[in-house]
Amino acid sequence: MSLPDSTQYLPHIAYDSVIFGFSGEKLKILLMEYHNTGWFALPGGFVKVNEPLDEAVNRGLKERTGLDQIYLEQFHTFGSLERVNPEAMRKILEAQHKEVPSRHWLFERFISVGYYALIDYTKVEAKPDSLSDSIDWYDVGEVPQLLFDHNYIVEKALEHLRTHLDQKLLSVNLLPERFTMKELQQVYEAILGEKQNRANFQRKMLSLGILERHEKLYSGGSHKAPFLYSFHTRS
Amino acid sequence: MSLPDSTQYLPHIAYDSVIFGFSGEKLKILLMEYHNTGWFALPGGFVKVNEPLDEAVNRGLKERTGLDQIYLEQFHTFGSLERVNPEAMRKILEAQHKEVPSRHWLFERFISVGYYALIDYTKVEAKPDSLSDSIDWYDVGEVPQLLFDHNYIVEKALEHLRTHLDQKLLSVNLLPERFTMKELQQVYEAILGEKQNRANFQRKMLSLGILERHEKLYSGGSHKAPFLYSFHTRS
DNA sequence: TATTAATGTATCACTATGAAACAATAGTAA
DNA sequence: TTACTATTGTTTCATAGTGATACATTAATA
Repeated sequence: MSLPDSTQYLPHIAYDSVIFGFSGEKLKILLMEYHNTGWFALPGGFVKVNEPLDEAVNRGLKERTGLDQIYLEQFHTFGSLERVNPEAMRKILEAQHKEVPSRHWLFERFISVGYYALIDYTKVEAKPDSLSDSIDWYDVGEVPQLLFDHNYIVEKALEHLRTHLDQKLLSVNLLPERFTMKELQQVYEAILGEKQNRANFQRKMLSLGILERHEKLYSGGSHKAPFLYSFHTRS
Repeated sequence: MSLPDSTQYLPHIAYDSVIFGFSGEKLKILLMEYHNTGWFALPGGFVKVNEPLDEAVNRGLKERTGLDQIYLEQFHTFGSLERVNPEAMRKILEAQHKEVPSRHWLFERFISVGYYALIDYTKVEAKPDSLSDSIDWYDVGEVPQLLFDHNYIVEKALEHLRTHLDQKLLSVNLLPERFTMKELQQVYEAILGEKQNRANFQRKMLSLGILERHEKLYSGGSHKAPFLYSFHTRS
């Protein structure tokens, strides 16, 4: 296992991705834990010399989750000096590699482009990369202390997601193909962090004209069965 | 005049700024024209090794306009491969410098962070930098062909400005200290690109509670004189 | 067949908004 | 002084959207 090659990647440029998933109850994000350090961080990566930025992020997401063609949104670029922390990066590498050179491009300052994605929690097989020994889902309400400015990045991502939720009908990838109105509402509540009125939520969603109603779902409960819906596929 | 030093700046990282001004009638942006090439581009710059990104952009804005403490908003980071155009950069440098090395960090690929600013058109003394022989205002409706992906960047900036206009009461810096309701409306119309209903516009602005009403402005016209307003300064 | 619990829909009050009318007023001209 | 005009400030009205609540429907169970 060798260090990433400095001629293959653009120096000083990174991306970090905040990957949201929905457990059926709570909103989660994917976090990595580095080998032998107890340190957590957002999954991120670097941009190859001849690779578009968006493509680099997609590649990283696919490598880590196995998912392709996912709604990915760039939300902010982080370039403060608090980001610079060569000591931490050195320890991460030293915990993994026998020999770490005294100077390396990974120790230098990075400007990081933040992206977020929304994916179906149930379809993910998170794979740790070479630097981390675990990658797992964490409650957005219980995010541990993260490296660098990653806690701030998570905050910003959530903020962006909340304010743009309606416009972007984001839930597309957070739910399975077919879902009930209640499940859709739970997604909204998990993201916005507050209860929604059931009747009004239903009215609003139906009025948007983006839902297709299918057969009912008989779950066995002694009550009216809900309809299943899917998102209208624009032709 | 020497080329910028590669040890002083972060390679591969640039910013471009779309600086909006209001002429009293139309929305304008600042564009630079490079020496002896007839080429136009957005004013932009590079980030120093120990300088926060935001600070770099503020420094550039101040250098070019003399204005400080201006509303600056980051809106998108551009990282496609169409951005790469070493030939154009070479010609720009050659038109200015006697000797240009065959290899230079300015010829390599840049990822650029886009910012926009809103400033008082009348307070600006635009100063060309060493690479450009003019910097001037252009109508947003009549932007000439720009270098690299700068036309796309302008589009994105306008889009962002339009969709966030209400939330951010941006006009703060586009108008003089005191202004009439009509002038405020003209700013909105110039940005949104469409007429607003006078009565409804007034009602909405007043209901926001961000305006302070002052004395009337007697312009000499044979009609009712308008009030002057300023933006409420939160204490 | 009554009961229960969840779902689908309707109602009502209130607010926001577009369109239009009305009212006020600073100057000009008779 | 008195119309007249142009612009500004305000009101009115119809309509659409929204929060809160009630009502109606229905799948299973007792």
